[in-house]
Amino acid sequence: MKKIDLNKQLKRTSILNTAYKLFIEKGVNKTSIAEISQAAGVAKGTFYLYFRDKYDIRNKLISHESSQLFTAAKQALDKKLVNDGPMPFEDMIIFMINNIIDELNRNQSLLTFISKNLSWGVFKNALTASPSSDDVDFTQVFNEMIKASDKPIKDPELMIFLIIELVSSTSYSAILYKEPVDIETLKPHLYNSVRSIIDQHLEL
Amino acid sequence: MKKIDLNKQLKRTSILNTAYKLFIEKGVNKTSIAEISQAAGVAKGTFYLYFRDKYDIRNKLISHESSQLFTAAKQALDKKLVNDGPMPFEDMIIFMINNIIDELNRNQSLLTFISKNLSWGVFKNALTASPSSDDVDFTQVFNEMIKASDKPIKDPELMIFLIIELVSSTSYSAILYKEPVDIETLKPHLYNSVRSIIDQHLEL
Amino acid sequence: MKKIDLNKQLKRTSILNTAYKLFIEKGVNKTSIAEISQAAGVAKGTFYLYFRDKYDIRNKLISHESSQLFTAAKQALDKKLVNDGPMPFEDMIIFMINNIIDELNRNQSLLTFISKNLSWGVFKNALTASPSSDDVDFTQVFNEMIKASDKPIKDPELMIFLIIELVSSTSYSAILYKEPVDIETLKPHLYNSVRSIIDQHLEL
Amino acid sequence: MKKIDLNKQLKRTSILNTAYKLFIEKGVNKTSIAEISQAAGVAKGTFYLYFRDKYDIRNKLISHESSQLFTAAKQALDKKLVNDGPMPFEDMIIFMINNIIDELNRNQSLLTFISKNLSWGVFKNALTASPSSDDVDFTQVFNEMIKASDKPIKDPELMIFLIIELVSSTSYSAILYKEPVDIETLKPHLYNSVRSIIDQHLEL
DNA sequence: AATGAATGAGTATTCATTCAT
DNA sequence: GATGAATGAATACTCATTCAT
Repeated sequence: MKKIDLNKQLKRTSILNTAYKLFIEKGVNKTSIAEISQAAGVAKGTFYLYFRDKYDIRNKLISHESSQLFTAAKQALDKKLVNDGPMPFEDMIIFMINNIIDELNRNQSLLTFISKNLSWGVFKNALTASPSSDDVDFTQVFNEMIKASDKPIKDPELMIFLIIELVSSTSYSAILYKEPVDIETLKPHLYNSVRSIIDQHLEL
Repeated sequence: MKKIDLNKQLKRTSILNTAYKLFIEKGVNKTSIAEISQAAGVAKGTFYLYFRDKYDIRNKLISHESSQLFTAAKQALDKKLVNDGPMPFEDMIIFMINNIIDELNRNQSLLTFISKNLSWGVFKNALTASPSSDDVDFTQVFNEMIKASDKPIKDPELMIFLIIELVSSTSYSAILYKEPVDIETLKPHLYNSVRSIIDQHLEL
Repeated sequence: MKKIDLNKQLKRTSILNTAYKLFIEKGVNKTSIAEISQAAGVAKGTFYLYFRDKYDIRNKLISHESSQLFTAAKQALDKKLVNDGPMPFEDMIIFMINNIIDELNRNQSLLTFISKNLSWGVFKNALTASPSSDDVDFTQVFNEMIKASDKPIKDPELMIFLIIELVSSTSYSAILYKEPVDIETLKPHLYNSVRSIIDQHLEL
Repeated sequence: MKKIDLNKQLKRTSILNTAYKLFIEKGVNKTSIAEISQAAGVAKGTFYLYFRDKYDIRNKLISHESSQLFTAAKQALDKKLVNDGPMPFEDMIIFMINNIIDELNRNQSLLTFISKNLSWGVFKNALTASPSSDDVDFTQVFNEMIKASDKPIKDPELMIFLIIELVSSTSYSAILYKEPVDIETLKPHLYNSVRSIIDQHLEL
């Protein structure tokens, strides 16, 4: 890579990191582009050389952070599989969900940031809109897990959709507001519900 | 009621109706208090005599409209029960959900307005924050339905929470964006999931 | 007039005067609304209560100042008529033009400001768009002069149009840039041309 | 010409043509140097190797296009003279004016572009500022026409100045806004005025 | 109770120009 | 000669909220 391209890459990364920090600290709306630029040590105009506007960079960050969350969960799962041997498909899903929920519980600013945006729309975007990025292709990961499972699954995309919406929308409320109960109290009910959604999609 | 109180009530209602119309037409953010006041035929200062700010009136409207939605669904259910005789608890829940989804599908502006706000937080608000309002107390309605059911239910509030979050968040995406499938395609999967969530909460 | 209305009138006038001063000093483009507001001692938002934008206030000023110019010229003419007795129609027109040119020569900032805007478009606007203003109705003034003249005139509006465009556009160049000659050198040629344009429109 | 000079010439011409196209399409103010450069296929910095700024290239284009307009009118006149034999000086002037007006009426974007800039200042510029250009020297053309005329003319430059300002400023308004009348209605009045301006300058 | 004039904080975006490579 | 990344100045406009009448 030429020196100038390397410089551009560094500058882009610096802006991304700075923006993430500010978004987490003060929220997207309360963060101005002027602040991001200044904190990143570039001129305001430079921001626009790399990103279209504040929402462009926000979406890129959400995709990236969601991807990180899934990647970490998948890695934890893989590690467990190596240690403990194979486990049923449902358990793998629950394991990953639990891993993600715990991380979000630890890092509630991140949850507020991705908030309800961790939904199907952003998911689809994360898959289709960033072929150039280093982010993982979730669909592929799930498809592999499904294939690896001995039990065939009907309408896997729909199943994932139902699970993601249920989990993200209930845990958002439980983690941030403890409404109607705190996340630990919610977990058993939630996981039971997830299990039964999976059960429905098992080909008999 | 004194004449002056009646006048105040009329003014309040006029502001509420005007705001609802504008929120549906242009969205909450694009509607200014100046617009609401002018369209309602009162001075800007007058708005503040009745509501704290735009979000105060928005929340009151969401509670009210959600309540309307539930009331209509409950009435349709009661009518059906009169005609067709008693039905299982699960079927009653599904019937109401279906009724609400159909209405939101017809009135997508309303869905956009209530949007993801039709969540537990607003629900609780709708119950606690409007003792003076004419809106129905959902909790009571559900409790009555549960009592009327022959089968006892564990953690009914949690069960309702799971169902509402699952239904609202998936049908939002399916109705407005047909993502990942359109609402009619989603329905059978969704209703199956709802049924299995209910099943889990039946005391054996 | 109520005290509050009087206050509004004063505020409006204050903004107008301040804007005029700044436009003359630094030009319209180099003057920001923030500057006008600050110099006029009102908040930025207040500006927008009285004027739509910078071009709104600019147009109002151009109309007003043009009107002043014509009014002063007409008054000078009336005074001369009282002293020296009646004069031919052509001489009256030339007298007014000369009066206006001399004033613009004295006040070149004003000429730069109205510049080539003292054209038919602004004229029509000055007539139609400010019925509420105190500005004179030029058309009426000219029509009266034409009626007062013993000689009937064909297509008076067109004649005035030709004269105004010729005079304004040539004297702009002559006064500000002495191009192709200075204004005093231009005058005899210009007035001869004006006379011959009038001659063409005399009904024989 | 060396090959490298030819390349430079091509690049310059490409920038000029691109800028003209964009100026006509979107206006000078709405066209940025970045756009011109990109559309011309050169780097932004390269623009500055050939032109001082946007107004430099604008002026060069106005001079060039005005020159084209006059050249075409002169050629049409010459052709007519060959076919129909000699004609009076006034008729030649009117013929050229008519030719130019018709062209501007057909190509109103060009009129908007040249707009009121087709004035004495740019004229003088066109003569003095582009000795290197291929554009015609208008003064010379007019001087030749005047010489060719049998009637001697007083102050020819002043006469041309009066005529150009009168014609350009009235036809601008008539063509673009049909104010106060459309161009065809204006023509007879305008041409009569031009004739009488010429008459005044004939040596008796 | 009602009014509505006044306030002024808050921010995205463009673009001419430079200069290191 | 050519490039194009970086700069940073410059500015309109909205709108929630207050408070004197």
